[in-house]
Amino acid sequence: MIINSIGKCMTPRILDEKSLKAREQSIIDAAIIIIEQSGIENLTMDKVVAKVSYSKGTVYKHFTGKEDLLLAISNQAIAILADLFWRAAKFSGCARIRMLLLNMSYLIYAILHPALFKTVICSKSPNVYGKSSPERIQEQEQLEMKLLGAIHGVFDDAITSEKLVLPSYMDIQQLCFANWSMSYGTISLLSEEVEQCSGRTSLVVEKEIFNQNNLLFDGLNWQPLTKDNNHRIALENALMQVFPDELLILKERGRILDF
Amino acid sequence: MIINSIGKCMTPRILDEKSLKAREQSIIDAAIIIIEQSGIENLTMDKVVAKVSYSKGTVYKHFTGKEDLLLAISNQAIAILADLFWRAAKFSGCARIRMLLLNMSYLIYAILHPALFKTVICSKSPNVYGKSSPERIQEQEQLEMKLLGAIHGVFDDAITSEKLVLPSYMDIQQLCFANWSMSYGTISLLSEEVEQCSGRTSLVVEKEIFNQNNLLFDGLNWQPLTKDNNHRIALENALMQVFPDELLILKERGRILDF
DNA sequence: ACCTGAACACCGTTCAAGT
DNA sequence: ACCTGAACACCGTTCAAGT
Repeated sequence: MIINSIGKCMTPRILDEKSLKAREQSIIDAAIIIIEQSGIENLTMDKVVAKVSYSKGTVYKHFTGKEDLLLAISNQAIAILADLFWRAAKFSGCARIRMLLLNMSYLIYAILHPALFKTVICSKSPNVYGKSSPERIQEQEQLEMKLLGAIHGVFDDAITSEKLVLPSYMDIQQLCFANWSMSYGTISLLSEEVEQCSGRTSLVVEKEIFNQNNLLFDGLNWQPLTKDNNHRIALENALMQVFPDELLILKERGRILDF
Repeated sequence: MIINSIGKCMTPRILDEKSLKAREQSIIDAAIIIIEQSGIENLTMDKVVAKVSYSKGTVYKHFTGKEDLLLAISNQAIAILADLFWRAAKFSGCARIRMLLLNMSYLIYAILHPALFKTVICSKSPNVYGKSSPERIQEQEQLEMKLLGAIHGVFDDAITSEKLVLPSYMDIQQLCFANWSMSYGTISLLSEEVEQCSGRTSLVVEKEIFNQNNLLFDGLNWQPLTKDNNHRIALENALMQVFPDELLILKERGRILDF
């Protein structure tokens, strides 16, 4: 601590890493609030600066630009999703139900954090990706590995427990990808319907995810098959055990998962 | 035609619809070239105006703004895709191969028109959608109906010919959507790998589409099943019959579909 | 009736001046 | 060593003046 001639306590000349992290987080938080309130298209650096107690120059010390800030938000979102995925993967049920649970947790995340979900989608565009710092991009890749790791683990268990036999023409990576792209496609295309119960179409996101999962897994001959097990009840139980708090928040918002 | 006092041929005071359409198209074409050359993130209205023989004011008579222009490009892209879809749907093979062909045509489109493909994805963001004219948005919805119509038709045929029995818990709309979201998810997530043969991962887009289609359709018990038919050869034949020109262009670019 | 481009507003980014 | 905000550049959009 440095005390100057008139006894005023000055801020330390070299900022410790912890307070730097805290400051960075406060900027990210401010940006998220702006996105929640007025959409990602209306996020401006001026608005962010107005919301935090630091100047423009300081904000630009943390982020190389607006896109870098978006990617930082995106990374935070992926970290939240990775937590949900791993909680689902560690559930004590059979592998097939765990995968169903994991995919449903993707929807839970999209409903609970619509602004974060949209930011991640948006950050996939070359626009954002191309203007971000290499560090932030590397961080994103690591976080995505963590996501895929959870999916990979469940497939491993399914194969080890002999409930699933790998098709001769596919490896585990391809299975992980098939599973991921199906959920991604469904939630992306129905993202406008995600938050409300009834949208402009008759499609209900959770129903489509549930059905498509069952179709794909039946196609893989992943035991137990839909005809041999009440996956609906098994999933309901798993959801209540693993994500009770999340379901409660959904309920308070009047959004009950109906698959 | 109006001739003024010094005999100079003046442009007619009231422009006919045809030349208006042509002018609009020339603006769209200029924008597409800019996107192809420097990416959608570097498209500016100034660059568009510089490329066409009209002024800013005239460009803004055709499009309410930059986003409206993007949606116009997006609509043109969907029209091209709809043409491919319908050609696939009308092929004279069994329904399951036709659907496989249709989904593969989505990939062909993404490879042939990467700029258009990215523009469509980009236009799905609220940013673009929110700032476009209602007419253009309505046009998009109609074009998407046309896309879904092709998919719907193939499912109808499959059911009529009794090769596919609708699962009790799903209707045709849900099947169409399942099929669509799977292709969409795969191509979107692998969009960086779409143009090149080998990307950073070991995933090959066409292989994943081929496998995922077979898994989903086997899950539906859609005849003939993968084990009873050489879908690979059937698809190869269908591709050569329906999309010979497109395959040739791909080949010239060194991009051979390998599923 | 139609077209033009100067002018304006807004926003991302930088950097000289300050503590 | 760190912070600040005025200043700059760029870009989307408008509209008064022109033909």
